[in-house]
Amino acid sequence: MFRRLGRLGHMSAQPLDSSEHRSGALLDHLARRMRLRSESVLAPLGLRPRHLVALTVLRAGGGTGQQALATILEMDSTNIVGLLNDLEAKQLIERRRSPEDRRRHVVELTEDGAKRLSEAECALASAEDEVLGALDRTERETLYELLSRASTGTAVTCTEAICATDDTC
Amino acid sequence: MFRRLGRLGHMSAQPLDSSEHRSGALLDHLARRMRLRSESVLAPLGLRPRHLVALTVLRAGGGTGQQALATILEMDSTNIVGLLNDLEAKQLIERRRSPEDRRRHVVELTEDGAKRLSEAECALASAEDEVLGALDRTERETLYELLSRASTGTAVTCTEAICATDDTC
DNA sequence: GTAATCGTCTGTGAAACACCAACTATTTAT
DNA sequence: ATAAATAGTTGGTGTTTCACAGACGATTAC
Repeated sequence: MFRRLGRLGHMSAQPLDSSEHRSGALLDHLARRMRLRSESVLAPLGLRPRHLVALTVLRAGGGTGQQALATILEMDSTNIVGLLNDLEAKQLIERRRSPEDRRRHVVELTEDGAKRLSEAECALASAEDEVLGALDRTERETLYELLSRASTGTAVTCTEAICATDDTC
Repeated sequence: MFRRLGRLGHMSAQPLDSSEHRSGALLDHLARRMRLRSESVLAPLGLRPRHLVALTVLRAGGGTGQQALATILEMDSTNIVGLLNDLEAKQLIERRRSPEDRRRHVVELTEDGAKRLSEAECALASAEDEVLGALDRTERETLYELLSRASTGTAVTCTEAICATDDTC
């Protein structure tokens, strides 16, 4: 699964030169700022930030079992159940039994789910404007593209594919 | 590399057209993945992810009062106290009373604090490699630059300034 | 002097988890 | 066919991170 780690053989103490920029803390900081604003915006839609994460992941790479989803979201599978229960109760996702392995529940976005996700994303425009105010349009698109690629491992290239779907803004 | 997005002609009433890409959920997702890995790496250093966020913010824009810090981190000021207590107990920050307004505690990174932060960032290299594995070196630098600018509002442009400081890796 | 502000401390409660144990349905191995 | 492993579900426990409220001392502003 993770087959890169081949490079930079560390022959000295410093694998990297002086410019060691870690994005972790910044990621944390911005995610928090965004989440705080998202909560109030998402509440009327009956969603919480973590639901949105799940929906987003499902849109990007749907049709996975719950185990796989737990791996992607890095959450305990028992807690995934509750999360999906919420979403299924609202009919935003569907659990179908896999024909190949009937133990497995294949989780997928419903039409309603995709629509609600789009609505949520539109509603979050102002929140994003506040948090990413220092970045212009092109920079935000770049940011999205980088986050998107990082988030889905190495796959996707969904940039174009999605555009066709959520023009229902 | 990222300046394809030129095709989107119709400028309608909306400030934004159909390609509505929200980074919030991705930010959340990646921040979580990073935080999970950071915890184990940071533990031996006596730090937690949220300490690192505070230290990072303080390094970027030190010399602020706690109220201001609460605003930046968007946390309740009563909880800031505990956070700073932790860091002060480890002598990573200092609280000096402001000469102008002696009610105010000006918070600043100590030398130890800056060093510890650098150490932590170095230690987080492998965590970042895992989470941002899909991005190459240049892309990660771009990401850092974007996050950094967004995080500090509109100021800073610290990219070069910091390099000179934390080469003590 | 009185009022407002900054920081501190204490405590309460909610939410998001991780983790454990038990159970069902189903598949795979022997 | 029987046993073992796997996917999901349910219920429960405990921890951590918060937001929020109340009260206090120190300091400043009016």
